[in-house]
Amino acid sequence: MALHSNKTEPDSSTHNILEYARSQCESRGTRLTEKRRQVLAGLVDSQRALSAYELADYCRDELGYAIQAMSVYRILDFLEEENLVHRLNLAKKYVACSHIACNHEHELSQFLICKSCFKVQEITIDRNAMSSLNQAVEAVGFNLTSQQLEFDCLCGECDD
Amino acid sequence: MALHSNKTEPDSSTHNILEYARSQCESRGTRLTEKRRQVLAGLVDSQRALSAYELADYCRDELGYAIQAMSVYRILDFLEEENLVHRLNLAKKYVACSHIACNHEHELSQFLICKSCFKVQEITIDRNAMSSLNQAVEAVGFNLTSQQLEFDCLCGECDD
DNA sequence: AGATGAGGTGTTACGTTATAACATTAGCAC
DNA sequence: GTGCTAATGTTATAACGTAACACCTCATCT
Repeated sequence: MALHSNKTEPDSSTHNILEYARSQCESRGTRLTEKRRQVLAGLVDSQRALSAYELADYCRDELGYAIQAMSVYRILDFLEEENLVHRLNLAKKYVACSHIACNHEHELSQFLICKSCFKVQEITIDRNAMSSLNQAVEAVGFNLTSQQLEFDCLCGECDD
Repeated sequence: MALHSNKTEPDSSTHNILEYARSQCESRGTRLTEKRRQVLAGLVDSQRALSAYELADYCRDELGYAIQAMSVYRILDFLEEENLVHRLNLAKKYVACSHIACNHEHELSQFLICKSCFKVQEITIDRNAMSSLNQAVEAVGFNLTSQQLEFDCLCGECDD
């Protein structure tokens, strides 16, 4: 449990999120099984973006949950459909939706991914900037497949 | 050479680009070896984004150049440093710089990648939009590691 | 309670992208 | 030519991801 020491109230926030996930699944008629709960708990608890394999390791080493990597992939797919987790294609990692921590509405957001420590910050870009981006894209006959953009970044701590 | 039939003057544009690459390397004191020339020729000739392995296959099957995948990776690294090729992390593919076809200056550009056919369109986003993006990023203590953004798209032909 | 069926998980194998490490070859300076 | 450096060949391996099939679990129906 070494990583627990330098975090801010991991247990209570994790608990809130799992509670939210449970009610979210209940209202949608889907099942938040024990394994799915464990994977989500691991991702929330780690407080960063993890690859499926890293997440399997984290669940086993830090939380004592033994989950196969292949199952993690399937479960992440499920959690993504439930809007509980985001897949970050650029980093090839996954992160818990930040909005589930504070229970507010799911907005369209962009992801800043630290290439060094894989901390992830969710931001919402100015509407004008997004619309001028979409215009520039459409002007050449293309369309964005998603408004959830990802940007490679360095966070304040890693950028020296 | 099946793919040649539906392209627009592939030979002449490829020739111009290789000529540009040769002078580019000469002025920088680097060597555009035969293998490097072949890899660049393959990428230009294909007119799309290719993975390193796909590019090795293309060079062998379409152009008759036998190049190992591992060499392709090294050569792509070289060509990227020479500003002749872009690595597209989101698509995990590589594309010849569009600017080398028309010989104009190397500008900061963004890449629209068709997720279906991997055609790539290079665009330049509005300065105001870029600066408001950078401001939003800096506001949360992050910094973009590159201004050369990549966006998953569908092109006009694939978007039905 | 027991049967049934759908959904969830375990397990194995494989495909793709990418890099490491070391051997060999090619090209330039002297 | 000799020797050095850069480039390429070769083999192995790591990381990410999916396919296919077997097995188990759980809600539902009778």
